[in-house]
Amino acid sequence: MGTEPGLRERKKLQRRAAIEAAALDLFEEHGFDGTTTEQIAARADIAPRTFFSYFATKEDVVLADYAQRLDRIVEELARRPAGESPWDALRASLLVVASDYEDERSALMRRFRIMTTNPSVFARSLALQAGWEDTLSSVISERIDTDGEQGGMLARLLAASALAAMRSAIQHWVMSGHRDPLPELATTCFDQLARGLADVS
Amino acid sequence: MGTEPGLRERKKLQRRAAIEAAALDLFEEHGFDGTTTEQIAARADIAPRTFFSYFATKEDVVLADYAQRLDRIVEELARRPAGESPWDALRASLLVVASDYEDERSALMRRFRIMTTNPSVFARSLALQAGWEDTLSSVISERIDTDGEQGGMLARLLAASALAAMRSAIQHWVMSGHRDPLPELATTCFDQLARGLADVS
DNA sequence: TCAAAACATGCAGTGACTGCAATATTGCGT
DNA sequence: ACGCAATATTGCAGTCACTGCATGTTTTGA
Repeated sequence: MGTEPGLRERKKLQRRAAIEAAALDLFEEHGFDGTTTEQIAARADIAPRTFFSYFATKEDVVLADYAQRLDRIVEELARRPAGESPWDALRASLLVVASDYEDERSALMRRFRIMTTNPSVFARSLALQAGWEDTLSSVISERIDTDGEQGGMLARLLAASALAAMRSAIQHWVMSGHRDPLPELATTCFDQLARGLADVS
Repeated sequence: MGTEPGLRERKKLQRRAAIEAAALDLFEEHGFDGTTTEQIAARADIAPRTFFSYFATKEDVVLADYAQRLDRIVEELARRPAGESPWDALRASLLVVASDYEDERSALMRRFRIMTTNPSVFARSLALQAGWEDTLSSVISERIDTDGEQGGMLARLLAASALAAMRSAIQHWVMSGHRDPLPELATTCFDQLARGLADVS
């Protein structure tokens, strides 16, 4: 059962990493559109056909980290005390990711640059974030007692707003050349949402 | 200058509408993936190549209404009194669109069904909404005096939250089989955001 | 050591999308 | 009404992401 990961698993991870590295390098050299999956395969030393058993689309290579990122958030969310308010739990969990982002700044920015210059990658990134919204929304809906009528809508609103706060903070973080640390910016956004948007003038 | 739209313009609009109608019909009959641009062209009585001088991608046909929708919001936003708070202005403008949605329910749902069953259409829809966010954010940033340090971030947070509220409401509206009118649901979300998310339990 | 499962690979195909050159349509000045 | 200029449509040939299937290769567990 809980044996070590076998040779097969290890090779798979290696390959996946190799493809990712090859792809990101090529995207930076020749642009996303200027790179074919064949070129990626060539540099990663695999057959062209094999690329697609590791990544469903060329876009997904750029966003390979999203899945683990969500896992991290959900994990953190499970760790929050039961008495905590839904919003505080969400806020705390997302701030953990904000710290991760801050730490991995340069690696992140590589992906970010590709993402923002290419519409299809950008679109896919948003779709993945919508998936986060679904997941987070259903996880915190268990922390809301108003499960009756519009509990689902409230849960979704919380998740969507929290992610909106993150995106706003990240946007500003990047645009301002990382002048302020991301967790600080994110906190500002979270606080504003906690306090209410009515007082913004 | 301000002459009537000539024959050319009229034909262009007609054609565009014809393509849209043909495409939506086919998508419903055979699914989005099960329909080729050639089939759309055939039913709309145009050459296959011509499709792409009206729509950049097959996805865009489903989302053809997004541009005017944004125009409507911006227009409404310009009409709001100068003294009104940024959030109230945003709220009011988006509620207009909520009413439109409610009125066009059946036509909307056609597009919605295609959107939610097809990842690439869904992704593109989110990308277009991100465009809305940019626009709205820059429009209301003029209504915020804190233009200095993080005014841009606040403006974006407002726009992003307002759109998050709309999406949450729409989601619930659709999932619950339109039990409550959309403007009502949207108002609930807007109110919650105005009041702050801290008190949700 | 061997059989079965999982995987990499090659091949042939589909379909979205593009640039370009040719052709048709429309607008407008005369 | 005529004809020229602007603008649109069309056809053609090509690129490339992505897929199903058949075949060979590696890994695993008995």
